[in-house]
Amino acid sequence: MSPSIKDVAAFAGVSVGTVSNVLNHPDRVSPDTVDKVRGAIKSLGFVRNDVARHLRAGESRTIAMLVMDAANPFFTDLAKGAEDQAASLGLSVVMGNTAESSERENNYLDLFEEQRVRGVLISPSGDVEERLLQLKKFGIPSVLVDRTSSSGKLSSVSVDDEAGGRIAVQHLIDSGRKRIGFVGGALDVPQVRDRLSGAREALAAHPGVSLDVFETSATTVLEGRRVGEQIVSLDASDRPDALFAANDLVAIGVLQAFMASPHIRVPDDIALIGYDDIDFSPSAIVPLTSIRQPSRLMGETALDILNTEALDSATKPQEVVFQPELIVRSST
Amino acid sequence: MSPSIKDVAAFAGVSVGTVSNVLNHPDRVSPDTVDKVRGAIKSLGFVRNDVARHLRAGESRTIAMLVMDAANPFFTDLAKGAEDQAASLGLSVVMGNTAESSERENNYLDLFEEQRVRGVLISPSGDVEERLLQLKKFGIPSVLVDRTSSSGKLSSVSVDDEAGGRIAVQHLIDSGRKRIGFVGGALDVPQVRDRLSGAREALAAHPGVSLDVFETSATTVLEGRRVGEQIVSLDASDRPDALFAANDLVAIGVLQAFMASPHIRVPDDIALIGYDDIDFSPSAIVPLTSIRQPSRLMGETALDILNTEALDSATKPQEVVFQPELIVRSST
DNA sequence: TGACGCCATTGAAACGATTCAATGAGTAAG
DNA sequence: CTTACTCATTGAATCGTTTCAATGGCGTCA
Repeated sequence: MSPSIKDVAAFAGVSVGTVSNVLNHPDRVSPDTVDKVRGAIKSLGFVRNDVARHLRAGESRTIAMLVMDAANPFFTDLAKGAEDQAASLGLSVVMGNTAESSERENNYLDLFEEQRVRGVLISPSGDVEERLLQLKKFGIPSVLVDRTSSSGKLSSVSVDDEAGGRIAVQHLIDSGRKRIGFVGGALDVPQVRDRLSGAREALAAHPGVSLDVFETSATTVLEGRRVGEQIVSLDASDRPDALFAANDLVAIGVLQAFMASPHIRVPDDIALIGYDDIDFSPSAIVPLTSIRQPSRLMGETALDILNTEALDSATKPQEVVFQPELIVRSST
Repeated sequence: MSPSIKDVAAFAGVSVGTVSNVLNHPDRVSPDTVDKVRGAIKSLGFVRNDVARHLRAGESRTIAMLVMDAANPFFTDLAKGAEDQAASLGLSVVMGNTAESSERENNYLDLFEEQRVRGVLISPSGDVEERLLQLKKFGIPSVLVDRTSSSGKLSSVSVDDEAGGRIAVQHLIDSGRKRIGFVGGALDVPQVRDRLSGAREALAAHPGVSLDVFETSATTVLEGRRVGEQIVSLDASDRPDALFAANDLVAIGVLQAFMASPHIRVPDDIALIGYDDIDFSPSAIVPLTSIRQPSRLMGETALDILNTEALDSATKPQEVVFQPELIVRSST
């Protein structure tokens, strides 16, 4: 359909090898031949077929990125960091959304393996280390994002989620709260689990403070609202006086439920702290206290590490851990 | 590095043609050969090389999607609709973010043409119709999203932005506002332009009402906040009494600026209406009146049309226009 | 027993690029 | 005039699949 290098060669009256040289090593070709070939390329509207090039070269310029929730601004920020860095290296990024389903995650990994991508950036939903190690054996490196490698054999860029959970709950305790609720899930998602266990650590030193867990099926606005409504319907004496949400989306959902009820004021009746500090949090109906993660920087760093491993598969796994930061606003 | 169909053939003691047949037409191969080959595939960990397959087949299973702003939830919703539909057709979607730059847009189109993608879903930043028509000539169809084709030669899925602008401003006029401000930009972005011209239409029948334009360089929270601060710094008598923001991100930015100032109450002093009705709008500090677009449905529809054209390049361009819907909340 | 058809299997060609050893023209030196 | 050498250009091999005409083995039927 579209012209090939052969058509260009015929049109310019040279061999295919020469056309390829004009494309890749113009210095090896005489100036007037270069002109002739460039003219032919223009008149035919020839565009290099990257599929054939990639097949022959055996190396791809596409990075795959797999995230748990593409609607979560934290991940779009991460992706933006990775994309910018990729663009500056002449690479491109394709995104897949696993929606926290390990089935979709596996399907995407199958696809990326078939496509022989240069590498995979992944914020895993399920337990995929085994699979990723096997990919590495076949020449496709990967970097875990927002999570560490349990085997230590894979590179990772993450934030200390336990510290984040600890800081969040410590902040609630410091402001005098006694009955704390944790909202988030599913509880087997490592990020959620770590934030919760950090929360429990903070509790350890304060015997008078309790922690209830309100599990959600996913970390979304909708699930947050559902749990918020559930808390609204509790007897006032049974309600927590502070909530730590696994991320800002959940916190915003909770907030929506509370706003619809006249009985609960934030932070007076219930304080609320989120996680991620997304762009919308400062302008929420009650500006949201949150735990900030350096999302763009994480994306850039992850892409750099991945590219290093793609260039030299013998490099040792790196583990970069960023520290989270407490951002206090009106909700606490 | 990873085993090829040849290795599998050697391991199983059959020819490459047979292995390929096991992969693609198992019915043509005797049951015990199938077993033998499947066994070899398992033991070697063979994974089909999609690059070679694509080169030979000449057709790709990857759809490219190009959006103006990947951080805008309207576009992530659109993308989600398209991805879901793609997944059900066995296709995959790769995303590119043009950040409203026609240079990045062109770079991405170059890349996608080199990659011979199956088709392009695009919410254009610059003037790309010519380019897209040329792509079509070479066998890569495209569907415009959130914008109509000026030549009528390309399919599109859009919302009537002029109607949206008209409805928004009509609503402001109906609630008694006289000095309306439009916040958005750049003004040469078609969506922005159409919303503005719809706004002007609504004005036509109401001679007592004025419209000022506050141009932004992009439709982002940050730019909205910048203009919001500019309005805060105006003399009270020079301020508009209502604002129509080109989208919800801009509206939220404006809101952030107003919240930081004690003099301006929304909607008492200034009413505010946005566009897109993103997930965060109901829980903004002042729940935001907005114009809703059926984003997921648009994504699904666009992907369907694109796939139809990919299967038969002779199909006539379709133009689907959805109607926007006014969602009234406290900000007006 | 020989001819025929059926089916599973084979092996080579093709997709579109890159690479590299071989070719050939032109120049400089002896 | 011959030899040696440079430099541009050529054309075939290659990457990993799919496809398709050709092959070969086997059973059926006359």
